[in-house]
Order: sequence, then C-alpha cells, then structure tokens
Amino acid sequence: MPDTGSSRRGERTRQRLLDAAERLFAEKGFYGVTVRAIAKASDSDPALVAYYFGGKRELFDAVLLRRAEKLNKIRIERLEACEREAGPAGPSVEDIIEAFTEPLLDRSSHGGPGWKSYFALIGQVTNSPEWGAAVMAKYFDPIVHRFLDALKKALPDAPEEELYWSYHFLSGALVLTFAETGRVDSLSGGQCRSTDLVAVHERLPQFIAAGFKRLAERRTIETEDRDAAE
Amino acid sequence: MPDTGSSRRGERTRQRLLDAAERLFAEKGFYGVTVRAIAKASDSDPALVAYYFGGKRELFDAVLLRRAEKLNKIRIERLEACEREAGPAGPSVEDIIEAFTEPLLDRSSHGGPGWKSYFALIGQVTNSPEWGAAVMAKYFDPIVHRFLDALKKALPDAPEEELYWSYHFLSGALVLTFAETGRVDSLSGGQCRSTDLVAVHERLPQFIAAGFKRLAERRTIETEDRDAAE
DNA sequence: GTCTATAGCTTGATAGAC
DNA sequence: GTCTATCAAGCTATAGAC
Repeated sequence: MPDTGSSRRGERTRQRLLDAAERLFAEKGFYGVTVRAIAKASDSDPALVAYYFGGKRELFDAVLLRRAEKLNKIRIERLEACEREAGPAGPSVEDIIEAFTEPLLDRSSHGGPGWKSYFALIGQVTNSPEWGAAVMAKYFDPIVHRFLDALKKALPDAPEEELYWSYHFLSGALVLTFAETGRVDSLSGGQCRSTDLVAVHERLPQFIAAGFKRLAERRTIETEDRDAAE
Repeated sequence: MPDTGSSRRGERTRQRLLDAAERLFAEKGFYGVTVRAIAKASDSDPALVAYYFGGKRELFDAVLLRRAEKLNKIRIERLEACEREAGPAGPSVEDIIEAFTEPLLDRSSHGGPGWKSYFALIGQVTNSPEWGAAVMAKYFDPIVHRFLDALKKALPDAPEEELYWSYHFLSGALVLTFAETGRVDSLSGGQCRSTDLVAVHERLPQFIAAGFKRLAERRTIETEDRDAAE
C-alpha cells in the first residue's frame, strides 16, 4: 500500500511525478504523454506510477485534484470577502467576476510553473468532449454555483437561462486565456501577448460584465407579462 | 501516387477515411485515436491512410483543411454581404459578429455530423498549447483579419489592442460552444443545452458586442492626449 | 486501389530483486 | 520505496501480392 504522507522521501517522489505529469499533460493531453515520459521527466521510474497512483488514468485524476482542492478554498474566501466588503447594494457584476477570475489569473501569473501548467491543462480538458463536462463538474461545480448565486443577486431581473449562457461564454474566454497558445501574439503582430495575464485581468471582468448585463436585459415571456402588469 | 479526384471509387474511400478521422479526432484528439481505429470506422484499411495521405499526421492536416477551404469562402461572402446591406454608417458591431459566427453555428447545427465533428475538433485544437496558434493561424488568419478590419470601422476610437483582446474572448466563447461538452446542461439542471446552437446564436453576438463596446471605451495614453487636445 | 503480412518499436502494467 | 526486467498488446509505417 503506498504511503502518501508520512514518509518524507516517498512523498517527494510522488510530488515529482505529479509535477512532471502536470506539465506534460498540459502540453500534449492525456493520450499524448506516456508513463515512461513522465517517469523520465521526474527522474523517477515507470513502475512508481503504478505504485503511487494505480495507473496512468488515476495519475491524471490526481493531477487535476491536487490544486482544485486548494483553489476552491481560496475562491470561496475571495467571493465571501467580495460580498463582505460591498455596500448594502451588494457587489457589482464586475466585482463578482473579478472575484471569480482573479485567483486563477493571479496563480497562473505568479504561482510558479506548476500552476501555469495546471491551468493550461484545465483549458484543454474544458474543451474536450471526452472529459469536459465530467471533470469540470467534479472539481468546480460548488464554486460555480456560489458564483452564479452572487450574480443572481446583482442581476435580480435576469432570467436564469441568460446567466447560465453568460457563464458559458465567460468560461470559454477564461480557459482559452489559460492555454496561452500564442495565437493573440501573432494575430496582433506582437501588440498583445498570451502570457500577459495582467492585461487579461484588466479587461476580462469588464468585457464579461458588459455581456452579462446585456443578456440580463433579455426577457422571458413570463417576465414580460409580469412587468406589463406592474 | 494517390489519385485524389479522377477516380470515383478511390475518392469515395478517401472521403470515408476523412469522415472517420474527423469524428474520432474530434472525440479524443490526435493522440487518442489510432490509424487502425480510423480504418475500422471507415470500413477501410490502415495501409490506405499512408496511400492517400502519407501518414497519420498528414491525415490530421487534411481533415482540418477540407472544410476550412469551403468555410473561408462562405465567410468572406457573408461578411461582404453584411457590409453591402448596411447603411452608409456601416454595419453595427452586432451585425459584424453575427456575420462572423453565424456561418459556423449554422453549419454545426444543420450541416450534418461531419460539420459538427469538425467544429468540435476546432474547439479542441484552439485550446491546445501544441497546435493552437499554428493551426488557427494557418487556416483562419485571413478571415479573422478581415473581420477585425470591419470592427475597426465600426469602432474607430477603439485602441487596436482592445480589439485583439476582445477577439480573443470571442474566440474562447465560440470554440467552447463548438465542443458541446454538456457542461452547461448539467450546470443549469437542464435549462440550457449545449446542443442548442440556436440559443447561442441569439445570445453570443449580443454578449460579445457588449464586451467589444466596453473595451473600446478604454483609452491609451496617446488617445487621451489626442482627445484632450481637441 | 485495396489489402495481407509483417517489420520494428512503443505502449501500460507488473512480478520480483534489493 | 525504488528499480530492473519483461510481458502481451498495440502502435505506425511499408513492402509487395493481387
């Protein structure tokens, strides 16, 4: 039975495997990486993947889980702080979106290469028909629902459907940012850089908040009837 | 030398290989699919992949190219029609974005399973650090630059940088839509469906246009100076 | 054009030495 | 805990029959 915490040496090996797997999976996806490549990159051994995780697939899950746990804790605190600091009217849509995205952009920028790879991996998995729905639901459903609840308060007249579609667009914009493919660099002739997450942090909440507000103005038939009766 | 057009039978086989590869690559990515699986799914033979395309990688490129050619032609016509039909003030931001996205959403919805798979594949490739920048630049740079030129006319005071970042957010929202992962379905408890591209078509141009307009209001230092001097 | 056969590697997993 | 050795299976690519 693998020892996942008590032994110093074993735990360090386990973390090295996770680090190498994180980086390689982020670059080439689950099928694009071999257990041998992960072992080599971590100065370890293929057999230790089975020893610590059971197999390649379980290692992949462990990579996704490791930072999701820390991240969800941080993001809940960040959202609660945002609500606490807001006036009686509650936080603005911009504030809520910034509370949602800033912990991610901040860690991808300043958290070191592990966080950078982790978010790039999330960017790939999110857009994968094979893993997208299940993985994202497993690791991020609670925080997304809390975030949507905050937005329902900031946009009380918005039909729920519009909030879900708005979140979908936000999610797409955010995870493409994580991928840092360099596409915006070449498209803009170097005026913008994929790695410049400060630029994204300055723009994404504004861009997305404007979109949320726009869709919030759409009306369901029931909402129109109610407004007309007022 | 493979015969890519003159023979009826050979061309049909080639198309069957492309169809099967398109579907499988869209589901599991380049490395998640074997030449054998493609041959089996197309009732064909692994050796024919080499015969018609040279190898697995070249087949992948051929899949990407096949519909990109048709698509670029259609999209240029659509954008020109949009500009022609607009009044002297030119098309609105909403009109331009709809001209950009509608040909894609329409074919994914009503073009048959091949188009659906193709866009799902684009959704995966776009977010891949390995392929994203190069593939998208190769197949879509001309149409994206035309689209951005139209937006520069509609938003003449917007700093170019803001348009590039706005396009980046649009791209992310669009390609996550193509992936149709089912994430929005479970998140919304069934209120929204990933496959409902009509719902996206009704919302995406509004959402994104609001974002473009918001970022267009941002000012560079040079722009502020110029405005102050007026 | 199509397919069989196969070369030559690489894969994920594991048994067992230390 | 770590690593060597190895297995059975699967991989891409290709030579050559038809």
